Amino acid sequence: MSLPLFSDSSIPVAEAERPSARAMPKGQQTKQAIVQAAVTLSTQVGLEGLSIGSLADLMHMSKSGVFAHFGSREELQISVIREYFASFEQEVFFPALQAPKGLPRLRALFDNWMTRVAIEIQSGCIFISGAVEFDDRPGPVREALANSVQTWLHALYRAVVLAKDCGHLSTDADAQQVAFEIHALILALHYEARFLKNPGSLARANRGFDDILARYGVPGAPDFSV
Amino acid sequence: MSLPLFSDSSIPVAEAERPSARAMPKGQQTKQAIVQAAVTLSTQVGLEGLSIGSLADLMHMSKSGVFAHFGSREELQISVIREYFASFEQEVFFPALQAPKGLPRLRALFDNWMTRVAIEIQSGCIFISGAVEFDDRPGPVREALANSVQTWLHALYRAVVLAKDCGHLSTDADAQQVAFEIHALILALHYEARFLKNPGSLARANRGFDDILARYGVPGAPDFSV
DNA sequence: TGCAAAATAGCACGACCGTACTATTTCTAT
DNA sequence: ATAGAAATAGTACGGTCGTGCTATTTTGCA
Repeated sequence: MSLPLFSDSSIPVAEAERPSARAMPKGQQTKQAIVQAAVTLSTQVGLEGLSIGSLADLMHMSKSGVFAHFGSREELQISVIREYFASFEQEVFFPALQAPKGLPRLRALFDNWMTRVAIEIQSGCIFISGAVEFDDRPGPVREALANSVQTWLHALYRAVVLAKDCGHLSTDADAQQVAFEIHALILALHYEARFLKNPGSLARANRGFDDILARYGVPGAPDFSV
Repeated sequence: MSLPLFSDSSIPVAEAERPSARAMPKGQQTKQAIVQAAVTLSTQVGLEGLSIGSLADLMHMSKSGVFAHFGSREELQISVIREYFASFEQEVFFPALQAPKGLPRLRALFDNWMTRVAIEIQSGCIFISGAVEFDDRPGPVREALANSVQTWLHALYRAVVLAKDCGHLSTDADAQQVAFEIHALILALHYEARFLKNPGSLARANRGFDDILARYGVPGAPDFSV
């Protein structure tokens, strides 16, 4: 299993605690469960809305019992970001690597992303809410969040470049521009579907993506029309 | 001065207190000043981050003195939204009505919007932060916010339709789709410039808009290239 | 099986929040 | 100028927050 785009990233991929296997000391085990619950909570109320008290209630634990695992609220928030990023990798990025390089992989990345965001229309997205909460608040939480997003957006950018290298996208397509516009579609989908509850947003995001490909695509390329 | 797109809107345009003229009882006068300060504060910390205490400090008033003007925090937040919407109208919408119908006006709307967002990259935008804060929180604040945004987006949509009617945009251009993609560019600009601090975002949003026009534009139309 | 260590709970603290309620000051119209 | 009204201040209450400190329970290893 190769992970060429992310492997050199500076984002610690949830260290050794990822395996949900046994042989894990009790403490780490419940800590993992707490983080899971914290992620669920954060998608709904944001990283700023996440409080140790409400998390403790959700876990049927005492406040100090939860607190002891992290030592500070900031550390809890960072743990949430790491876990969220890891799940994003698992759900969106890694599966897309199965698709052949170039346009098919780029399309897979976008499709997986769309699928996830379509779910997050109900639950919320930490990368979006966190951006608003921490755009003006320097510190380690902001750092972790921005690094995660940048890593993902860079992977998207790399996929566009790869599609150009494969001759699936026109050589005069600006990869940064393409990645920007794809990101824009996702953000508008999230905004108009989740906040405004406008119907048809999902279709518009999909159509926008197809238009981008139509604009920069090379007619003979694989998986061009769909 | 005609205001055809907004005039039938259900958004109360800050009633009669808009005129900063005199002959205003002292109370209304300081209330207006409080709201102004509250808007400034809210763009930085969000509508949720806005607290009566900090606002009172900023105004050199007592907490209860500020509070008395609104009766509740929710009412304060709604006042902020109304004021913010009014300033948006003044700055973005009304001036664009000077431009001739069709493509020139659509371009003016976008340019004014971009100019404002470019400033808000430093200060923040309530329509964006508020969407995240209230996407899951029903109530009058969410209502006021969503109505404001919908009103503006509908005006944008109408401008696109008008451009089609004038023959400046292709008849098979989907106006909803065009408005969606323009909105998307603005959201991505705000995200990537304000949160990620990526340079070049402003140029990419502008280029995205030009590409949209190039895609749907009719060659002979006025103000086509720029 | 027992004992050190880890995990969890209990409790208290200071800070800030929104908002009643009451007192005081300031405005405004006669 | 003064009475009545409007605006502002003062104070207090109950609530939630993060977090430090100390007990108690639970775990895992010799």
